[in-house]
Amino acid sequence: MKDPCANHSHSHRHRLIQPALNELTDQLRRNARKITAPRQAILNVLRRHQHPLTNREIHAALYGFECDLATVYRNLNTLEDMGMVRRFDFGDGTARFELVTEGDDGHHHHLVCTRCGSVEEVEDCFPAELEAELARKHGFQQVSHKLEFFGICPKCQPRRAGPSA
Amino acid sequence: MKDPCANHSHSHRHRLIQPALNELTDQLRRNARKITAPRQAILNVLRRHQHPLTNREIHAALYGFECDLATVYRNLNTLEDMGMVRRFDFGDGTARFELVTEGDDGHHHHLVCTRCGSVEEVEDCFPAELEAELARKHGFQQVSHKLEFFGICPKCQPRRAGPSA
DNA sequence: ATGTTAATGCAATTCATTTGCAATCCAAGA
DNA sequence: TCTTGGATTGCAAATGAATTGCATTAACAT
Repeated sequence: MKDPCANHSHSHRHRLIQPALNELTDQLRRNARKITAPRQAILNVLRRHQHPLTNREIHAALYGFECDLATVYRNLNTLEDMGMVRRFDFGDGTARFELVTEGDDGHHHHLVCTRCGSVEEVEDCFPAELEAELARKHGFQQVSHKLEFFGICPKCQPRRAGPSA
Repeated sequence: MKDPCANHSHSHRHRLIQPALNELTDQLRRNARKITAPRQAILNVLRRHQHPLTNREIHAALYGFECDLATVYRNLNTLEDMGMVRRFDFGDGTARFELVTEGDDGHHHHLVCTRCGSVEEVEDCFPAELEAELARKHGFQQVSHKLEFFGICPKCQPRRAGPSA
């Protein structure tokens, strides 16, 4: 994938609600975390873009506010630890994050276009029964999985010249 | 996961056959690739360890032969391009590779212990029908997926002190 | 108001992976 | 067998994501 975020034609059928900022800061407070300016700015970016973002993208999207890129990295790790954010791995060596909205554990997958990098959220998931059976068969506990799909999106498909990058 | 390769208690129920070295070199020849000493040494390592190995591990396992780590990296990329090797991503920032034996496209998944890093091969896979349906629904073509499972292996499970690292 | 402690900025570091380039080796043809 | 061009290698340097040490700053509980 060339630029995983050049194309932002995502389908957001799910989790359309932008959690209010104060709900988020409340969550921070409950975890004895300080409500700092970088933190709020980062959360605002995540609130607006409900779609996997890299640390660098989040940093670049901080509107009217600057903070160090290292601060973004540190915050996303913290937010992940707190369960406020979920980390995704599209296999290109760069982590991506999405805000976890309340009531939703954030577990879902993506369909990534290997040509233009556009990302769609996927409703399907590896069947829980199969996972349970697998855990039993291998004697593993607390089994989870990482699953992402890759393919060529409609726009990038050959056949009478569509956009392809 | 601390050391993804400390524990080598893998189950190799599948693909037990070690492809002969000359079969492999033939494959290279067919692709107009040169049969170099590093190449053969690398293939020998992969032949013996039918289980995901990092570039560094492969490099370290070169028996009675040394070549540059960069050469290992370059060769695994080449072998992947040729389809002789398959790349796996356990999400720890280090690629792993397995030899693709003939007749087998190498498509399978793993169950990785998040405590000791032991790896088991998994027979189950995301149902093809679901994938096809997903492709159709989203209008994507050539849809593939990456799927890995994580959990705590029997040895590392709490309950009356087992090994845990 | 103020002290404790988390959080930040900045620079340096780590680690996987890639790359430029000159030297070398393989394999095919003379 | 000798020659030779292009693939391959070694080595060192570069890249890029992510982390970290440390001194400074800012939150917030009391």
